Amino acid sequence: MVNSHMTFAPPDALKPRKLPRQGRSKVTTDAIFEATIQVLMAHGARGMKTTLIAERAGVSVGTVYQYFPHKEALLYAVTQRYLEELAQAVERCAEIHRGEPIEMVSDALVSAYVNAKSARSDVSLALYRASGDMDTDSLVSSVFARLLAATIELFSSAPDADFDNIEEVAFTVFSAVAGGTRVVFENNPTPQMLQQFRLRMCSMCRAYLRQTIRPELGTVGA
Amino acid sequence: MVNSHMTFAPPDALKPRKLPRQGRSKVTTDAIFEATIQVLMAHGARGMKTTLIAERAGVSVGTVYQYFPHKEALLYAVTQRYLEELAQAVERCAEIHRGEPIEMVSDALVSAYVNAKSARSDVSLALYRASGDMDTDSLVSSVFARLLAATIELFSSAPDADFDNIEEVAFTVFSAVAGGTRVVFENNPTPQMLQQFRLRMCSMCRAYLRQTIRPELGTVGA
DNA sequence: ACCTGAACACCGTTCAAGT
DNA sequence: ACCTGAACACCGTTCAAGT
Repeated sequence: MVNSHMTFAPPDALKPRKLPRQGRSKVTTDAIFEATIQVLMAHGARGMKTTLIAERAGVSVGTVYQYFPHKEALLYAVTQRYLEELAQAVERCAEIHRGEPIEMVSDALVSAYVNAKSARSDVSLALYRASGDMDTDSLVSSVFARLLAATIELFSSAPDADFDNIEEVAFTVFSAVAGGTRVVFENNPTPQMLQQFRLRMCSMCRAYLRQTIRPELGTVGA
Repeated sequence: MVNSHMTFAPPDALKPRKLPRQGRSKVTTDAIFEATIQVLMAHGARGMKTTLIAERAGVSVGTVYQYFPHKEALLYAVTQRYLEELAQAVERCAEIHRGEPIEMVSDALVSAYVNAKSARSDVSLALYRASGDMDTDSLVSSVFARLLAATIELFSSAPDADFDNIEEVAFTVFSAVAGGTRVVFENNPTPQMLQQFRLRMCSMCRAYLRQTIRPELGTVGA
């Protein structure tokens, strides 16, 4: 295994056609990739024509189809890279805060998620908008599962928390965070709104967790 | 004004072409409408071809275009009716529970929302999936605004709660509920999962609200 | 090995003709 | 007044030909 993270396997139909290792073709795929994001953000999922992408990338349509089997695969690739970054940001956060008290851990998780989305908020919005358009389902669910697992692991590492049903609790918290963030993005938020939302969400998750933990039987020394 | 609720004004481009009052054409629009839902659920947004809809409705493509200017308008109409029902369910709940203590009001709101979605969960899922595909943005935001307003009104009617910033609190709660519900639907939930989620969400919102209210200065009698 | 772009196919939309 | 469906237009995709 080369990577520390198993990358989710794309359905065959959505895989890029060539993974170019040599010379100019690497430049070409990068250009196509970048052009896809640009066109997506400028024209939306519906206005994302292959000819526009080719034009913006400075190649012909035919070239696009040498590297990607169809339009969906372009969106898929962009989404994949984007979600991978998101997942890694959250997982990094989980590693760092492992073993801290539950309320700190909760804040860290919420902040990591909201901040990762906010950092590339234009792309976030464009992808949220496009998400119905394609078979991103598998991608989204696998990242969801991965981040849910990280959340469970993180919560159970907290020394001051013990849950009756940690899977469900983590699911509820993470759904509220991920879904709430999506809703916020759909309302064209200013950076301030995002920050306010992040703080409120921290507070909400903390309140829920505080109330939900089965209090430990005193400290270790007792 | 005929209706008690102002129906959100659709952008001209998305309005149906005829609002048929006479005879068979009413039957026809209903058939087209129903066919749209069926095809949407069976084939997804991407597989929703106008010919399929016409076939399923038992008319020709031309007829479809006499009543709807284009495909998007079909989805728009279906979404509109669906969201109108959702909005009314939540607003009805708000009326009923007006003036109750904040925690009851919170539970009622969460339950009304999740239950309304669950009641037509197949349609909910199909529309969530389709939502990127079209200009539903205006529709969704106007319903969001409407339900946010209902939430604010409801929360401020609670006798035992007084918020520093009720708009923000209501926004946070409602985002978590609406967004979390969406996430749950994207994970192909069983009815049990939906119920569990509803309960957890109730508990989460309650915990947040309880912590967030500025406690009143004792009871009235004191 | 990589690129081109005219040609093809599919499907949304129209409109002249029917009842 | 309402419906039909062949024709048109637009765009995703291919493939024979170029370097």
